[in-house]
Amino acid sequence: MKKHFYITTPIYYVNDKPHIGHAYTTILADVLSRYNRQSQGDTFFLTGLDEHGQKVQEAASKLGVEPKKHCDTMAPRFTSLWKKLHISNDDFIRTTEERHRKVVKEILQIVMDNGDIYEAEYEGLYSVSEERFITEKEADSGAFRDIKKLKEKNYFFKMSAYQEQLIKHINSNPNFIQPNHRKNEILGFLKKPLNDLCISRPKSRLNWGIELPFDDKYVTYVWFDALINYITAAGYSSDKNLFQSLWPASYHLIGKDILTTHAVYWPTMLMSAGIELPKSIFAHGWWLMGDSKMSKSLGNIINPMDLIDNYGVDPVRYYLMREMVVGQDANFTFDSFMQRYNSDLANDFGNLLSRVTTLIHKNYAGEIPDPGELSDQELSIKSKSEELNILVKKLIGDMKINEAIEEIMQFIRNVNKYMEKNAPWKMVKEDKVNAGRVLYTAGEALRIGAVLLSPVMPNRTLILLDALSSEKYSYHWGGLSIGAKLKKHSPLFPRLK
RNA sequence: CGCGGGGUGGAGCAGUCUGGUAGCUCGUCGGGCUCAUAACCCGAAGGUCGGAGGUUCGAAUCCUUCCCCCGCUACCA
Repeated sequence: MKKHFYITTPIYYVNDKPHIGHAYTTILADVLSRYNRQSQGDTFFLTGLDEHGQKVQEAASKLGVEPKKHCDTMAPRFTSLWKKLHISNDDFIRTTEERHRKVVKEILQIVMDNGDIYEAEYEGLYSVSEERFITEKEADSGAFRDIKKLKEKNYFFKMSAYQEQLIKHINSNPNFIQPNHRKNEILGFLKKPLNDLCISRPKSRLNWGIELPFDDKYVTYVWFDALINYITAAGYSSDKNLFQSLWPASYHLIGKDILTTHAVYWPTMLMSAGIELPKSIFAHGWWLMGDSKMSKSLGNIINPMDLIDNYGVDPVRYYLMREMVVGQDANFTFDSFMQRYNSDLANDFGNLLSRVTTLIHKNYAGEIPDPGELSDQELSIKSKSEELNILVKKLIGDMKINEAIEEIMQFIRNVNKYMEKNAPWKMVKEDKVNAGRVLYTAGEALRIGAVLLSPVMPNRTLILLDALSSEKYSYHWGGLSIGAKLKKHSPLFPRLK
């Protein structure tokens, strides 16, 4: 069976307020999914929600509602945002769903039967007011009162038993953890002896979770529960064919903050359960909000979500994809957003469409002219477009989304140069045939650029392709139909002031 | 010696893994064009790639060392 391109985002914590980080990861997964769907075919894109744990229980009890009900009211904040951002996920998983509960219990039982789970006393610092264990760092921060040492009987997963195997796997699969510096970080982490993982919580203090199959007085630790979503949705134990075509996942996209859970907890869990490991765990960086220290006092905090309402989804998607080098941190500022929008989208890209269509309307009755025989200039653009295809494919495969976008924009800028050089607005007065060739070529190059950009900006590129009455999916030369009537359009990306 | 990231023309940022005339966008200055969203095109100024040393025919890139900024150390995109 042919393997799918299977990509996941983390499942977001339902109690969180959706922010730019959630949006970024999900858009990145969406862009990769759309690109793969368009160029290779079978693709499966999963996102979802993590709905168990202490914070949900607390929030629900504060509101005096059942935790599940609380989740149900919180979930749409994410699902509606994904809709707004035109996220094309194939499945949406919530950890409270029965299909997931079932798989978590199965995995726990398998791991138990393998002898990788044992009972022991857990000892740690416990905050009475917060009703949870806290880390030493948290205790030192002074933010918690009523801290005491507490012992509690719990179940532990023998993570340490898989330490050597994990190190070996990382070393023999260079793409398992990306980018490279994250891999080094994990290898460094694994130099020290690994602790076993406490995977249970006594119901006496937390009951909002998945009950352990072998002890009904405990629920499962959220991370052990949450990570399993990646195989639940892939059809583990419910749909053998689906699972075979999807697993192992091509990419788990994550933020750098949850690297340890994904690169250590998750693979050791899979090893114990006898399931293949994902092909790649890719950690991206953070969006920093400009000069974050000053922002509150200056009152210059920008809610990126507002940008969507004010400027449209596609420009925001474009900005996020263009501005971040995947794997590194990036700065989010309103100024750089405006600059990107105006220079790339309005001046170079949108404006080129207007140039071409206006000339065709004025001189060819709005019908795409016949290019006739291509000269060297046009052949060069044509071959550049083919090279661009190959290059973009490689760059996206290497997760260099920003470079891929930049290459496409360079191509577009070259078309503007080509227009300038040939000046069809002048040429048309004496030589309508040659001017037609220039306009066809510019239009066709623009079309290919739009198709290549469509995973990033699915809506505006569609408007463009529709305005050109053209082939909407082909990356190859010749998608404009001679004689096709152009449709009216307003400026694709109106310039911002 | 806890671990990691960063320090590239005025601004923002690629390039460093796989050494070979320092690249992109914006800004500035001068010019062109007038089809287009005052957009587009051409040209110019501006960098000893944090400092020092080393390897090499050749280093932003590899090695050593020092300085500065920022995260992380197992709650959290």
